[in-house]
Amino acid sequence: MTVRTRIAPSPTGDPHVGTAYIALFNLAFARQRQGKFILRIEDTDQTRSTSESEQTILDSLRWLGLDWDEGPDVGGEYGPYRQSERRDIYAKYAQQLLDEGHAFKCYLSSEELDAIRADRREKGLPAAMQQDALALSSEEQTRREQAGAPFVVRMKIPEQGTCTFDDMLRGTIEIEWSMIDAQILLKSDGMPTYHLANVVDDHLMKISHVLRGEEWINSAPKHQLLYKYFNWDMPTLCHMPLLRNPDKSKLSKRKNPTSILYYQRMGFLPEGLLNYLARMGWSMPDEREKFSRQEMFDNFDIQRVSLGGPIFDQTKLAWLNGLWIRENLDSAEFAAQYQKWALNSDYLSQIIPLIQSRVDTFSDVAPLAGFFLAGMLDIKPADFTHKSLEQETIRKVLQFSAWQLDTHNQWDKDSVFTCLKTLADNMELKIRDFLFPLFVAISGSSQSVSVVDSMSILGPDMSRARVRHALNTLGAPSKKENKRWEKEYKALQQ
RNA sequence: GUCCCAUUCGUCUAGUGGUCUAGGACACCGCCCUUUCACGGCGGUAACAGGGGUUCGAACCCCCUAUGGGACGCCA
Repeated sequence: MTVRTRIAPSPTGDPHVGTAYIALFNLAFARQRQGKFILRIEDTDQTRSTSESEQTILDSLRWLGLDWDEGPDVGGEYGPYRQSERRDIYAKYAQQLLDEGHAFKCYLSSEELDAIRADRREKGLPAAMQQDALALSSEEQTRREQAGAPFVVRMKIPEQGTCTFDDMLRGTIEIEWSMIDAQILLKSDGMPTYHLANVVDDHLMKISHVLRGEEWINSAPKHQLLYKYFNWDMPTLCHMPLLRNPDKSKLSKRKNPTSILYYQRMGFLPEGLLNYLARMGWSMPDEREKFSRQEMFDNFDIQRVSLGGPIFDQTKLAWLNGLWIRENLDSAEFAAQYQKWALNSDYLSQIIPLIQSRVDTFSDVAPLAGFFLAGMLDIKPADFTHKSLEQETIRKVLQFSAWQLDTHNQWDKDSVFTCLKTLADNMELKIRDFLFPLFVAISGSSQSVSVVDSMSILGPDMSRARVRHALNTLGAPSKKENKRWEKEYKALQQ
């Protein structure tokens, strides 16, 4: 048997703990059944993936101790990753569906689609648009065809009846075909969407089991239908619960640090983080909390996955990681690991240029740069006292910056600065005053090395977490305040 | 809005019809250890979402309601 994980490179390049979570369960499942685990990176949308962010994801997974038998950078039976013929492969299968009448060319523009969607919404029709809803008059269809207008290839969906499929954990799931839309298979640029690529790849790679996140349940009918159209066997499906924020929504960087890089920077042991991830929705038969990767594999049983979406709890993660630090490291190993974490030359070489001009002795270094080696800072409301800025303004700067940074995807020094400068200008604050609260939030002091440099070194999740932490220290906005601020913030964006 | 999935202490979970006056872990509280703090040890507070069935018997099976989440893109 063969299982696979597909990974979407994020626009930010941040490897998400949710990705590692799914990968872990795929790997455990494969190991327990002496099967093969294949890792694939989803790259059909060229705009979002860069090889750099892919590499970061792969490195993070390896750091966590997740390995794979065949993967994107390995090649294997299906050939090397991202070979130029990939595009042709999908085009060929799409053409086959077209020839057999299972798919059709759709010439609708996105404006036309929006109009149809709006219209259906008004009439209270299901959001899913099928071939009939998308059809042009035959003259118009021919006209655009002859004009060589851009088109996409969409799959045809049965007009009535119910789709039934099985999930290893949830049993049989039924979804009305009328709820499924005529999914785009090939985009107008000729690249496949996930749905086509997924089915074709999995078939060619002889995937027998697919463990993926719960958010895919609603797409399963499309996939099943494609397998049927191609007359291929469908892999067994298993949908894992989604990791959640403390407020129970799907785990997201706005509310919780999600990047594996953050947990590295926080100084978690890979064994600790992996162990914690394994405890999300899964338990050992003897209920022990602490176990290694291998112990998990030896005892793995997919049926022990519980379906309620688990909340990612930083406190318990820290406790579990503490167990690993205290019980599995002797002094020498602790020293070696700590040195590797804090005093490695990669990290140090980023920091030294910032501090060298500011110190007289080495003993000045730790007080000045200690915040690079810390997690959440011990700050007090009094630290934010400023000669001219009011409390309210300071809190607002922090909140607005948090919002601004949430949507900011690039994290080099210059783009972070531009991002903040724009906000400062919009708020009609001098950048010098504007930056003050951020200095305290990020470095714990208003007299410190460049805050923008610091943020770019600490990374997006750590920076965001510290800004949020500072805001909480000062008092998070009340509901009413939040509403007013949101309005104000939106107005600034215009 | 429509559909899908879920629902045991605040949180992670054990539990698959009788052994459940529901067990463990984190967090919290108390005590012990200790020149402090932590670690460690011991103890405590705390949950089957609600309502109907089925059954001799239901946390467990079925239905309804509620709540939460997810999906509804030329993203994955």
